[in-house]
Amino acid sequence: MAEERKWQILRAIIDDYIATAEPIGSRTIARKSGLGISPATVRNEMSDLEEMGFLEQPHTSAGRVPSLKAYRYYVDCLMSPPVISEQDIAFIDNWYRNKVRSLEEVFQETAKIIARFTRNVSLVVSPQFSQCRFRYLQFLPLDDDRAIAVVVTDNGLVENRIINIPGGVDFADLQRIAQAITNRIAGQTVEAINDIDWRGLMDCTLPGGEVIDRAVQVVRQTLLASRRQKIHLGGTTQILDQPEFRDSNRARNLLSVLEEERVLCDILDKGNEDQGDGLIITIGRENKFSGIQDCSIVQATYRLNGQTVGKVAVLGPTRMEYGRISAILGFMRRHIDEVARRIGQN
Amino acid sequence: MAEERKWQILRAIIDDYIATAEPIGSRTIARKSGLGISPATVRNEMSDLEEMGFLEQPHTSAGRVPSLKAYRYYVDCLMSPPVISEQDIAFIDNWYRNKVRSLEEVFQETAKIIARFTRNVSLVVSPQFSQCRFRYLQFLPLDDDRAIAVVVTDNGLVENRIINIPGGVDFADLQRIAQAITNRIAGQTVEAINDIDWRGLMDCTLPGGEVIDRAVQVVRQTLLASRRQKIHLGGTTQILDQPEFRDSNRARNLLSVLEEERVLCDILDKGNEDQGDGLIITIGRENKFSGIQDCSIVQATYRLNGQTVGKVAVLGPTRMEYGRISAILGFMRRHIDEVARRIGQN
DNA sequence: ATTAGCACTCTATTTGCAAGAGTGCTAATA
DNA sequence: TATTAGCACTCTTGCAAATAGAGTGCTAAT
Repeated sequence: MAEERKWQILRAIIDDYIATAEPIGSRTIARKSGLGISPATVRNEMSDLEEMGFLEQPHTSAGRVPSLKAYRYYVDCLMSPPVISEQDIAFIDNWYRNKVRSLEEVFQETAKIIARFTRNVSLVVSPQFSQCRFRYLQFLPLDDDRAIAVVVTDNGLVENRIINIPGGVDFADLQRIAQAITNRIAGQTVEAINDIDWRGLMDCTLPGGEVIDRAVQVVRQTLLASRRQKIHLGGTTQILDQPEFRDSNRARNLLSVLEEERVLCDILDKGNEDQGDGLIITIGRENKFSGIQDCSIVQATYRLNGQTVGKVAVLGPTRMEYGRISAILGFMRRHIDEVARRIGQN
Repeated sequence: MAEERKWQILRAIIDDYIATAEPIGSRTIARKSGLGISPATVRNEMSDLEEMGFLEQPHTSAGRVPSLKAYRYYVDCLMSPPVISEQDIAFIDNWYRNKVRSLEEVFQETAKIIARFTRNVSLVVSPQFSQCRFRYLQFLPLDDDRAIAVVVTDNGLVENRIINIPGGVDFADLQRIAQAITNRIAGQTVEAINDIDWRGLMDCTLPGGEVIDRAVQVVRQTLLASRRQKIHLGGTTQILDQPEFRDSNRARNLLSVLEEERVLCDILDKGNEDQGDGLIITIGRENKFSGIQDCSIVQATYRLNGQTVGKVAVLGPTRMEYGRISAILGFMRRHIDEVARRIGQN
């Protein structure tokens, strides 16, 4: 029982700190915990908790603040189980219903919703097609000296680029070039395509050498683009309202991290080694990336078409509402596939 | 002559204030102006300038600070003519040479360069094709129940979208639908297309009604997207280094303005009524949009293919290096077309 | 085991004071 | 007449001491 009470007090402290961002004193907890306990008793328990490494004192006469270890214990054992209210669900559903027109927009809007509900920075990583293969190349007419090269991959990604047609090549030639390229490399990945020798592609000699070069380049870029994941951010401005970012240095630090897409990818990948399912919570210095070591990250993976996966995540000060945020991300990860399907397009 | 000296002093004050962000006293000017004049004389002149509305005193015993009117006079008559050094030109040229692969990237990189050179926020508005017309629609095969709709506009914009093929429609039907739609509306703008009655499009009845709906929707969206201008931002983080944004409220204010693309468009459009050519400088409260009334904007228009136009702009505190910034934007506006051409694509 | 009481510690705020920077004015100067 | 030196005055900034407040730790009583 004595043990049990300690955790109740710890929870009360963390809950309060999450809400107020101020160090908590024994009086406050004695009042708010609802345990019918005097401040002196709370002080004793707090002293124990500090010795156990769960609490820290900014200075002797301030209240106490949860340590990393406390947050960890909190999310693992203490916090009330993540639930999301019917009301929130209804709001989210309604939000999507009118707004979404393309897959890109699903991600963008999801980022906005998460940011809005969590009051932190949200990150939505669009899925990464780890192996994508070339399906076909086709040219469409544009004008006398330009054509549109359209590349289609087997995961349904389509990209186009305008290319110049050199003199002496007519549209029929282009069609044959497209056919020849397609025949040669359909089903190949980027790596394979990089190694191919294009000489002797056509059975007859054409003056269209540079068209081939350019077309192959478009093909390659499409495949590369397809496997690159893109990160959609939300709430980057509102995060500055959080008291921990009053200090403009910290604010700038965070913002410059958010500006670097590659860094963000690394940060999120790091937490991924764990399970591929469920939520991963990384707290404070558990994260190895400088610049956000006083921040926590909650991330979850989602599926699209039951197969390819991306991530939704929230980044904010360690003092974040882990429960609420987990609930929202948990809902989103289950929901996002359905929303994507609803726009009749993958 | 007396007049002439006043302006020299005013210029010295503004130059110094732009460099230091601190109110300037008479001693400083007496030393730096190079006029061989005592502080007392400068004080008299400054007193005059204040009465004329060019200077302001934060408080009695501080130095003085340029007013909006002073900045206006400075950019109109006082500042040294904008020049950009050979060195800078070389740097910029070299920057582009390797980086740029697509038109989108030209804008993105341009924003980065401008931000880097001016140490302020840069804005690059991609061109707005005010009237764009539908050229043709084509379907490409994807799999049994999906196809790719490709729309081409007469300004060379290409967009694609995946659509579902309802049962009972085969690919040949799709081709005929595309042909019919193209015949019906080639050369039309969005407005015209919105008014068209699509019933009776096909001479025979097809079960592909929803395909037509969806295809028309894609056409419409393409035309709309083509005329929508997109804004590329640069330097949004580094601007926080400027002393005027130490105050985190101001910083947040600015950042939330920058987050709203539509607001930015409005802000830039406002200054556009003037000439279509050359540089437009909007100083402080000359700008009517709240949230950036202590900022100035320098903007210039550029041409692409000698016809469609977009904008490059710099946004920062009123205390900005108008001369340098004008020079850089002036160079960019002349340069951007050439860079775009260099990637062999419009 | 709990709690009331009290001395102690540390921060944050206020107050007063001196230094510094800059001005405005007046009288002397070229 | 324009310029300048000199000086009193004002206002900010920085610093130190004093004060109030919040919270703790310990002891003794319950």
